[in-house]
Amino acid sequence: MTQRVSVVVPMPAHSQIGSTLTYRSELLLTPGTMVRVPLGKRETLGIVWDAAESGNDLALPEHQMRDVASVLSAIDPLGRSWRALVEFAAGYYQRAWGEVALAALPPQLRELSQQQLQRRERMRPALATSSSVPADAEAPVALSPEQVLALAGCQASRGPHLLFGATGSGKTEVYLRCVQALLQNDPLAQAMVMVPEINLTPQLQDRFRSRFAPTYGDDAVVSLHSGMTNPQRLRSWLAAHKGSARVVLGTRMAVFASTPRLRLIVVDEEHDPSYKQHEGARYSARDLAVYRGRLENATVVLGSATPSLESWHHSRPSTEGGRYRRQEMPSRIGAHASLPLVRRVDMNHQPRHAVISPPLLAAIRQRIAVGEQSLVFLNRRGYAPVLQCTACEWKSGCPHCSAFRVFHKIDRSLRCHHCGYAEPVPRACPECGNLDIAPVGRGTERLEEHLAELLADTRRPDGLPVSIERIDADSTRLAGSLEQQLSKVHSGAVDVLVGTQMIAKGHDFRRITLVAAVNPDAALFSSDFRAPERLFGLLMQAAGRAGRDAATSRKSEMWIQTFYPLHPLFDALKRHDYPAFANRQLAERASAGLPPFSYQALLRADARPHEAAQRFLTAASTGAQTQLAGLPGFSHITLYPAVPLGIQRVANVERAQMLVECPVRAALQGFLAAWQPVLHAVRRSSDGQGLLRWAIDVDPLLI
DNA sequence: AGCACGCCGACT
DNA sequence: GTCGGCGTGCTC
Repeated sequence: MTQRVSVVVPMPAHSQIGSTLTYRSELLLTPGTMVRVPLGKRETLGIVWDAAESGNDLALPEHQMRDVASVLSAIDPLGRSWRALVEFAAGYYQRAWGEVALAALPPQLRELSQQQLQRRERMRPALATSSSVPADAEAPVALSPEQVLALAGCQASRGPHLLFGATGSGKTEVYLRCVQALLQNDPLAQAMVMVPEINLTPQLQDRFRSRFAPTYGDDAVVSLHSGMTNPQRLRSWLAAHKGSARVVLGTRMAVFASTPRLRLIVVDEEHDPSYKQHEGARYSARDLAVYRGRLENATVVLGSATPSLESWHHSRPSTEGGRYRRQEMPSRIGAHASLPLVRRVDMNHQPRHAVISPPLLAAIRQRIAVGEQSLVFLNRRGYAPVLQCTACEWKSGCPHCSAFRVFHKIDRSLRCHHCGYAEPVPRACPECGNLDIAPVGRGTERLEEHLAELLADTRRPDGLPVSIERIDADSTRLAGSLEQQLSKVHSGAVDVLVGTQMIAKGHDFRRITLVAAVNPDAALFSSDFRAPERLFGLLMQAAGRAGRDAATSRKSEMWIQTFYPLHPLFDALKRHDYPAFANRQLAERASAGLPPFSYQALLRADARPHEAAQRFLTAASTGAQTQLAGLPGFSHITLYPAVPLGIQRVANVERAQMLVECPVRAALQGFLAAWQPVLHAVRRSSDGQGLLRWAIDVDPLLI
């Protein structure tokens, strides 16, 4: 008998089809089954969905339905909780089910025929590419008392737990023990471990492989991230889906992995903004991990030395309404592993225009003299952020973006960091012909040059001149160059390391005993209310880089050059007191009605004529107020005026956005769902003329 | 998103 | 006279 099946297909946000399409099938198909279905003139991969939940579409007249083309019977149906996760994510982030579902699958599944898949299935899952790790590489070490307590805490309940552990307190070992206990106690259980960035996965994978491969085999630990080739991703995905992979490591995309028996989810460095997806469905993998844990009865552990203020707030005592359990590990491990001394240099009392203040320079020289390394930290790459004509008003603007192009002295180019447009530096001012064009401000390139001048006559203990190395997105553009530079640092060949925030993440520099932030003040007064949070996290993390070696940590220092030495942020940093900083920030957020005390969404618009974006947003706002005023909870909604984006024009596309705020999450959700058809109507009206695209960003990080 | 249809400018 | 620009609309 011919059956009707509901199927989700890959179509973008609410292009009329929010949920499912109905097809005919000769076979009764279980929800979760992958199928190939005709869609317009093409054929696409779809997933059979629960008919009951997809509602209205079964009323479609029979003759308008088309037949399922084929069934991918080689792959087990996707589980019920996986589908529930997809539905939740699609609903919460205002996208179509099919868009989220199909984007969560490895790209190759969408391309391969069934025969190809069957062949792949039969293949013994070949060893993943990573270097083979000696089986006995990881000797289990004794846990510190704090680790024992934290581990027990994480195992006592499903959480979610916030593992609040200082840099170097041994959070990874706690994750490993959680996973180890799980794998031992339940022969089918799976664990998921997420890290923010691709470059952090190899070392994590080595650590987990060496711990678990001897017992559970090499296939037991798989990775999922966008740096893998499509066949590698498919192989890992299938191993997780079949349950043969016991540990799934990866970046934010891993949160959507199909795992039939997930019992533990770890989100390392949970505060990291990389967990937020910036295209398509703009989900937060950390928030989805928490949801998924509840859905599948899995323990959730969020770990950080500087948690997001949202997670910190959620982990307040349960008597005050906190929903997360806080597990604390304040101490660094090791005999002398004390925290570095934080020194603030008051730049008001230093020579004007000094980049490296005399006391900092003296301290760096002192380190060089005894053969120790320093790390100088500046969050701006290139030589100078802008070139300026000394005679007229000309500045090195980008012709396609409303931003300045950065001067890169190394190849004498002007490069736009937003659209990538690059040109050789003009010989003379393009406006007035003046030959004198001067760099304004400084980036890492210029800082490196400046330090080389300042340290020209300084000698290392071996009598050789000082060696300075710069590590930033420019110096590491070539594959393998980061590793090469890092090993150069580790070998001791480098005395002073100059770099952007990328060196603050995840690397241990055991010989570095001095870390200096040259110019961190901008974040103190940024219009982005999360800037102080990020700065504090970055500086804590950078400080944690110093002196992880027991022999040197006693004298390691973190220097802060600032015009605001008394700022509470630096005061808390000096005391390594994240709770003090967080509680103060939270009090400010509460009084300003900012997250986590309210919920936000952004309506973003890209357009070509400059006013089109603004016009669309304004029409969207009036549309909401005239048509949705009767919606329950509408009185809680605040619609702010549309504003141009920070960098208004990128690659000739004009951008604007509008903030929606609401203290009640459910009311915001209801509003956004109801707004959707209004937005479509505005798009089709004259107010939508010139609009290229629009998107809703729920819980945005950049405002 | 794809992939059509559809109506206006510079080329073999 | 066509090739092709991307605006608009649909996909069970």
